[in-house]
Amino acid sequence: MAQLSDSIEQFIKELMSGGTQVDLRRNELAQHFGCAPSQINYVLATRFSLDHGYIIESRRGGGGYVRIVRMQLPSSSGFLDVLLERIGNSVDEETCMAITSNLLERNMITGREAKLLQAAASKNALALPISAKNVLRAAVFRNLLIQVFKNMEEEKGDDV
Amino acid sequence: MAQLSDSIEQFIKELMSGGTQVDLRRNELAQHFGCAPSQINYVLATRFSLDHGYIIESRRGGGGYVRIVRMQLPSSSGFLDVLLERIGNSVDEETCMAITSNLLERNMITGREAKLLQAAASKNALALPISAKNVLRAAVFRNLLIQVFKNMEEEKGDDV
DNA sequence: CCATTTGACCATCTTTGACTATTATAATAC
DNA sequence: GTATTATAATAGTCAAAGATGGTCAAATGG
Repeated sequence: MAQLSDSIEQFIKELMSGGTQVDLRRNELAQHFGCAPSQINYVLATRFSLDHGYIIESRRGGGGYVRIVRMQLPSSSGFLDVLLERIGNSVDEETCMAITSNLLERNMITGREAKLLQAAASKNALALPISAKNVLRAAVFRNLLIQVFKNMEEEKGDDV
Repeated sequence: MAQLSDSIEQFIKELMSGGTQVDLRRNELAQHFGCAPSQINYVLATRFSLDHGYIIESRRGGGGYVRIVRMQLPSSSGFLDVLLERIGNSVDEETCMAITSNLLERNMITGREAKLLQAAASKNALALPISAKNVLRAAVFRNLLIQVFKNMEEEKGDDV
């Protein structure tokens, strides 16, 4: 028997075929496959992770949903991974600045956006009495980078 | 199914389009949407708060009404001051999101930039084993806001 | 042993309803 | 006619119920 997880993975990929994103109801999907809702999370975590090129967004409560966004970057596939790896869980300001100007040179972000990234990674933003500023900077900057790539993905599709 | 709250939000925004304020009858609106009157208050509280850039006035009794007024902006530098003060040295995610959508609605930032601000303020970015996340968020978000306004200043002068 | 599956418990967002507060208008008292 | 008192017409508040999705650890299966 094909693994349940595999079937669910297939099902989701079919739903996505043609588009770069799909919204679904976790509970409905689980019911469709007659499994526990958390099974869906398992599939998402193991087959639709960032490493696989997907980003998951969701919302709880009435009208809640799970949105799966594919980030297949044509010429820069894997670039995000490289950057994230470079950052790891600790990074200094200089490295963030370098990465940012690199993105700018590649026209992956605008000048205004570059300034925002720099602002987020600057010493200034983290002028707090806490240790491990680099760890903190990495957490924030990582999130921004992921968003940069997601933005590119969305622009490719259509504009909102 | 579009959330009731979302529909009501849309409806109100359409009513406002073009003007800077609109008056409505809470009960009539509720009846129009077939919901409890207090549902309207929920929508106002979650989508038309001060942080979102709106002010609500109302009056009870015969001839009562609810008036939604789009806040008038002070000079942009004054606006920045207001926002910075609002943030202080500690701010929650919800407030940052509201401020961001306010900036977006006023065309002070692009959709892509809004996503960056949200990414920087999100729970995700601060998923660290540290306390006082709100303090940290405030430090980062404040810096981004300052940059947003600086960017606007520069664009006004010349384009890059 | 490792990947998968499930279930109990948690978090978040929305919707409703009972109760409260305020204002205008009608009725009554003087 | 004016002051006072009901009554009706609104809106506000808050807590409970409903509707989703998330997490994590135990159970299961290959």
